[in-house]
Amino acid sequence: MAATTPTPQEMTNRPDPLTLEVVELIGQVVARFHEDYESGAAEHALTGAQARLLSLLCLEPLPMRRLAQQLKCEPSNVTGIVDRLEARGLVERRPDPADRRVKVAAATEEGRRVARSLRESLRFAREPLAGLSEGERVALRDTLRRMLG
Amino acid sequence: MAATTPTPQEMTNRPDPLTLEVVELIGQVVARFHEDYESGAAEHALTGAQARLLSLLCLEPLPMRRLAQQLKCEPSNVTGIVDRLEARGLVERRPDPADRRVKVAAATEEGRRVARSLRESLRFAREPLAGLSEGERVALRDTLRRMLG
DNA sequence: TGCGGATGTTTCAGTACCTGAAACAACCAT
DNA sequence: ATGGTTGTTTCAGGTACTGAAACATCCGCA
Repeated sequence: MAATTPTPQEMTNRPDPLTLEVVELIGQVVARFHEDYESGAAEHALTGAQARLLSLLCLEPLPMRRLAQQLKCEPSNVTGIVDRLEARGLVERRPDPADRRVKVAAATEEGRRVARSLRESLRFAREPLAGLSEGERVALRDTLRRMLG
Repeated sequence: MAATTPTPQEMTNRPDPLTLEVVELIGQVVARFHEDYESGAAEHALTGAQARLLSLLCLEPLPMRRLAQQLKCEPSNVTGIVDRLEARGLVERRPDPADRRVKVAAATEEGRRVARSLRESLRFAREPLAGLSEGERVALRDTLRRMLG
């Protein structure tokens, strides 16, 4: 209730124009990033969900359960996405020798090739960032790190 | 300048670790923003698409066609989303007096109430941004403006 | 005035995504 | 060995999305 130090409740009620504008701008960045990502995926005849899953598997093979955790969705959902990628030969299911319940999904050679091409076609890495100086990119990196930390 | 300023072609072929890290961080921000937005919408029993459309209509009523353009999807898709919002009394269709082909979608009083509550529940405006000083927020704002400009 | 092309909306078929519940197999502690 | 737990899949149900086709309306032009 103090007049000078804003409590979390006051933060909630007081919009603060600067913060609002930053949120608005972040919203635009998010929209643009997504647009780019989806259209990049579409060029490879992949949906966004398929592209995300395939990218994950390119780092390392993962059991279905872990995939669901990383993608923040239900395991039953992952089944379908892997099904479709497997039907196209981009991903394969392997039995886990240590636990026969587990199926480990892994990117095939072809899957890794597609994922690499997809990664390189991400325009967002070039166009909007290209206009920033090295110093600005460093500052942006540090700010984003703190926001996420 | 030729030796120090990379051309667009060079940017394309040379990954540049700093840029890569910034892209990676932006990806994380995007993921977190989306997560927040979706869960905020879910608290009001809305899907992300419904929340976006409702927020748009809170600024001003729009014909179905314009909605599709703003949401970057097909008009036939908008029909369904508005149908579901209309069934819940958050949106209504009005005839356009100037053109009888057009149906203008508008948020109802209840729809505006829900949208306001949704906007205020966006945690992303508070948590990650709260850790930044005013100066950092200004710098971030300017950088984002240039990226999007 | 009437005709024909363009435009706005909806309907429909088809696909993908996503959830929650239920089935099933395999694990593991007692 | 039994029973509870865990990993995956199947299924039903709902939303999102596209592209084509239907339909009404608008508008330019003869």
